[in-house]
Amino acid sequence: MSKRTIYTLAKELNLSPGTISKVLNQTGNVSQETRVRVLAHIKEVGYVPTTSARMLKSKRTYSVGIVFTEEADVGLEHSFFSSILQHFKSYLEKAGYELSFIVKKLGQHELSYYQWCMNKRVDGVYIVVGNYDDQGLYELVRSDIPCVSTDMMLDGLHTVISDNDQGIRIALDYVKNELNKQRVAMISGPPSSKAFEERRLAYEHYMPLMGLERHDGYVVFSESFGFTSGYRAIHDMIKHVSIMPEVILVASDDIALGILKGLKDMKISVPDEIQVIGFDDIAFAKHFTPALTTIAQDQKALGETAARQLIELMENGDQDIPEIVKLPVKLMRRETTKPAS
Amino acid sequence: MSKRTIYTLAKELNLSPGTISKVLNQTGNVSQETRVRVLAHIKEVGYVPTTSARMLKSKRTYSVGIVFTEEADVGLEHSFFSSILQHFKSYLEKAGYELSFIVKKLGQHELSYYQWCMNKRVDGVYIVVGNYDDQGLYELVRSDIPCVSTDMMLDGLHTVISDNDQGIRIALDYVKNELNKQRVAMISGPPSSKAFEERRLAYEHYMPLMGLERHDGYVVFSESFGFTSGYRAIHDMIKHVSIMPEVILVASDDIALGILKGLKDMKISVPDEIQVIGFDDIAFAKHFTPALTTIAQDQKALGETAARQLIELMENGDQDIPEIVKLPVKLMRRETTKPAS
DNA sequence: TAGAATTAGGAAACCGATTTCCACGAGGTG
DNA sequence: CACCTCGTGGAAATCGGTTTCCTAATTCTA
Repeated sequence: MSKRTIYTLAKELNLSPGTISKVLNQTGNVSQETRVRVLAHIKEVGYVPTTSARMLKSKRTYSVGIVFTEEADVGLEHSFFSSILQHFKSYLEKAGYELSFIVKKLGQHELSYYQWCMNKRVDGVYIVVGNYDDQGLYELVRSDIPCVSTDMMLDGLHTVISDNDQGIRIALDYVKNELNKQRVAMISGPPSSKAFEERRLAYEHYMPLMGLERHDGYVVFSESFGFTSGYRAIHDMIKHVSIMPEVILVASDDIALGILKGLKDMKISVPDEIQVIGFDDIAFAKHFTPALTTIAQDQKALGETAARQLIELMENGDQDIPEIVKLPVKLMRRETTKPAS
Repeated sequence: MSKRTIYTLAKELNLSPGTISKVLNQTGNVSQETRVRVLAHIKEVGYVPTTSARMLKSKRTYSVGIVFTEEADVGLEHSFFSSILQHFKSYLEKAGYELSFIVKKLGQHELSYYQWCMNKRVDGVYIVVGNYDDQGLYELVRSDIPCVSTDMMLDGLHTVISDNDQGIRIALDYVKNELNKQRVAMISGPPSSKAFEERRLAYEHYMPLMGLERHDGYVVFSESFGFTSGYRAIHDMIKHVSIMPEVILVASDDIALGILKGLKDMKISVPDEIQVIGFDDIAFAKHFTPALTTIAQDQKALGETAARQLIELMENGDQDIPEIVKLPVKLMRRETTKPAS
């Protein structure tokens, strides 16, 4: 297992280093015969070209950077985003790419996202969770490094996102036609999330259109992404609401589960007194008691589509790839809602 | 924002590239005066040395590889491991390190963990989840690349792990002295996990010592790490058990939550008919209904201690660092157990 | 069959750092 | 005043690939 370089290989095969390189990169003119000979030898001795040396001169590194901003209860622990990342990762790894988390400090040097990417010569970037206040992201997205995101929507940024509008429409449709209820409130998340905003706006759009009742205090923003913020938000809503809502739409399952707990502690029965509909369909949603009715986002499809798009961008450049891909969502009927018999 | 190299800097400052490098690396003899001048200029123009070029000649890359084997329901979605990884990541990033997932394929080249690490010149490796059948891990651990793990225990591998023995002892103590119960069964996970095995062995060790009752069918192995395997395991146990246990110890919370669901579906009331104690204290354990009594592993401490150990290994080498660090666990009394009044 | 076109493979510059060795000048010593 | 250190900073080799340019050999064309 001695260290092998293309020079070693060249000597062993009686060729020049350049020729080995040409075989490796399928460039230049190399005869079929030598190509096969080189390839066989490489396979036999288990040679792998050193990334660093390769990087120095050429562009492809087969590595992509991940932006996963941690804030407001969101991190790798957040089951929805980590699930998407998981699927993204699996898909990319199968395609021969490697994933690194983008950092803002390397050794003693502080650097921007963009600097990091240039430095590491990543082929592309996946923004799993980003923050709109983060100026570094704009620099990155405006650059010519291929970027794809699932949560953010920015000019010129390729985004794979669930059809939030459709989700809310389906939910309200279900409320009206199957649950036969009128008064629907909404607990959204921090407006810094585009996804949350889309859902809230869809709620405000469709409520009057569908002739549902919205009263004072029917829209509340939980202050972060997690369980406890949902717990607090529902207390807040119940305290300030003019007329009790019959159904509560929640912008995310994590928040919804906190709400369920809050309602339980307030001795408000679900689904008898209030019905709850979440959004996301995280793994635990169906395992909860009561099991959470929710609008399911297809996490596998989100991660894999993002991966496919990014690969496409990296390998073929920006041509006829739609900037925004919207994936359908679907209603999971479970125990926090009860259809009118 | 033009591309800057040490040559550019050298020209701008009327120095030689070598001198710039010496300032950057705090090696060689450079006068205080020029050092300050160079540093100031670097800060001003926002120069960051190119990792690839640096890698080629020297060893430090400030990057660490992560082994996160996906199998049997474990992946980034697994809340326990992703939580540990999250804390590990935060700590390491603050220290100026960057994280990449180790892959077995780069571009068209298949490679082993070890090859990948040599190739990327990572400073160290963190094995979050590993598989004992994976020969590639042994090659890696035996090499002179600093490795730390949280789940695996291998000769010569630095491991940070919860005190599983203590955890089970505490749990059984609680059963005997506070719950006042006798018949205790255990549902463990796949024996391929060292942690699960430690817990099972501790159970087998302490049960007779403490004079608790163990009957036929009181030990069952769920076939994977997740909720559904727990759901199946409890059905299995209830079917085959000779005398119903009063308390069930479960090797992990994910499995325990599946068990809770299984018991509910079988109309066996928790904690009235059977009491359940989990292990891990994942985020959702306390949010469940009924909230899960469990042995809490300190996920933050696990991740951060692993990070600290790895940094120590990378920066100062293998000296007076204990090979195994055991972290204390503690009992979280919640609703799936009911003390005898 | 001479000359053009094409093909295979080598030589060498290059990417951007690190590092060793060396030269120069200032200050210290006998 | 000749000689030695010592502190600074430069020159150049090096890491392991990629890529351009070039030559020699072979095939094709007229």
